[in-house]
Amino acid sequence: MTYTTGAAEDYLKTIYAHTEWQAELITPSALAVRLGVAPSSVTEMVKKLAANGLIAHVPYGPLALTDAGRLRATAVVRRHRLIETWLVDEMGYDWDQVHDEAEVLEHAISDRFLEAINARLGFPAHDPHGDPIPAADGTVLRPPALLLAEAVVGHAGTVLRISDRDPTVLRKLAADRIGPGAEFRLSAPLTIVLADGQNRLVTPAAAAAIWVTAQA
Amino acid sequence: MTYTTGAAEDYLKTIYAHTEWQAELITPSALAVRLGVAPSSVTEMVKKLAANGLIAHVPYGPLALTDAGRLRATAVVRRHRLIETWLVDEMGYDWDQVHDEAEVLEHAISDRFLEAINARLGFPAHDPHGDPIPAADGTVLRPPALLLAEAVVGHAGTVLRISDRDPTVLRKLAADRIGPGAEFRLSAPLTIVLADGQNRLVTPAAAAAIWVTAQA
DNA sequence: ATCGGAGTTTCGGTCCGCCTAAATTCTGGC
DNA sequence: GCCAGAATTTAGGCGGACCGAAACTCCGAT
Repeated sequence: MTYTTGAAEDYLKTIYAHTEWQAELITPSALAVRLGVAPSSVTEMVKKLAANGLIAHVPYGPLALTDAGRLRATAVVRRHRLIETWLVDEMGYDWDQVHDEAEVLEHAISDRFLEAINARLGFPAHDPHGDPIPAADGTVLRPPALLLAEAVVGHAGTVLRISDRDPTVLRKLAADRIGPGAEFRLSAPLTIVLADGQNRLVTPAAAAAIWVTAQA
Repeated sequence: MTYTTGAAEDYLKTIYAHTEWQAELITPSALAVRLGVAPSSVTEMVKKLAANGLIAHVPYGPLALTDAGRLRATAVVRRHRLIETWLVDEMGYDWDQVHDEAEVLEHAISDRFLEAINARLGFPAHDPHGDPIPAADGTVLRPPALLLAEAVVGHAGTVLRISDRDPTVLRKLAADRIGPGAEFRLSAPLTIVLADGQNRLVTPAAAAAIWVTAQA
C-alpha cells in the first residue's frame, strides 16, 4: 500500500519535474524518454502508481499526480535538491557534477541524515541551479518565470534558474558567470548584457535552459 | 562478469567480516543467519559468486573468498568504515547509530565521494569502533587481538575494537568511557581497572564484543 | 467520413533476489 | 559400518522492474 521503491519515486519525481516550470501534463511516451525506459515499462508502473492513488490516469491519456502523489514527489525532489546543495556547498562538487550523485543518494539517505544536512546548510530555499527546495509539507515557492529563449529583445530581469539537464551548458554558463541571481538585459537575440555591462552570447541550448523573471 | 550488485557486495562483506577476527571459514548456514536470508538464498548467491571467481566453494563445504573476492570485500568494508567514521566525526552521529545508515550508503556513494570524505577525515586508519579501515589496495592492518571474554585474570592491555553488532552494548560502553585505546587490567572475571584506577564491571555480552591487545 | 500512423497497451519473456518444501549429502554417535 | 539428524542443495514460485513484438486506440489529414 505504501509502495515507495526507488523506481516508483523516480517516476513520480519525473512527472512532477515536468510540470514544475511548464504547465502541461506529461504523456507516457515523454515520461519513457525522460526515464530512459521502454513505453511498456511506463504503462506498467503507471498502473501500479494509479492503483496506489498516486497518479490519475485514463487509458491512452496523459498523466497527472494526485495530491498524495504530489506530496510523495515533492518529498523526493526536496531530498534531491538538498543533496545537490550540500554537495556543492560542503563537499567540493561543481554544479554540473552533482546530478548523478544526488540521483542515487536521494533514495539512500535517512530522514535523520537529510535533516542533518538541511540544518547544516541553514535551511536553504534554493538549490545551486536556482530550483526551489520544497518544504517538508510539500509546499513549493515558485515565482513566475519564462525561458530566456522566449523572452523578447529588450526584456530585463534576473536569472531564476538553470535547468540541470545538460552539464555542458552548466559548465559554459559557470565560466561565463551566469547563474541564479544574475541581472541582465536581452539586447539582441541570444545576447545579454550583465549588470556590470559585460556582453554575453548564449547558445540556443543555454537559452532553452535559462529561466528568468517574467517582470522586468 | 563484473557482477557487483548491492546484494552480492553484502555477501562478500559478510564472509570477509566473519574471518577478520576469527580465523574460521564461514558455513552457508551461518552466512544465512548473519544476512537474515534463507539457506537456499545463500546457495544461489554462492553459485553466482563462485561462477564469477569471487569465492571458492566445494558443494556442501564452507566458503572462502578468492583473492579477487577479498579485494572486492575489503573495498566494501573500506566504504562502510569510512562512512561510519565520517558520520560520527562530522555528521553528529553516535557510534551506536551509524551502522544502518552506513549499510545503505556503502552501496550508494561514488568513488569520488568516498575519497572526498576520506580526505576530509585525514585518511583515518580506524573507524569509531576501532576496526581497521582497509587501504584502497585491499591491505588491512590488524594487530593480534583476543576477546576480553577469553583473557585470563591479570591480563593487561589496550582495547583495540568493539564489535558494532549490538548497539546496546555500544551505548553502555560509551557511558562507561570504554572505547578503542582505553588501557585496562582484568582484575577479576568481568571486572577491569582502567588507567585512572576506576573499576568497571562489564556484562558478558560486552566481554564478548571487546577485543584487546594480546600482549600486555 | 475514413484511414493510417503515432501513441499506448497487452502479452510473453528475462533477470534478480528472495522464499518454502522436498530432495540430497554429510557426519558423528552408536 | 550404519544411520538419523543436521546441513546443504534442488525445484518450483513470487514480486519487482525491465524488455520487444504485437495488438489496439485515437486523431488529424485528406
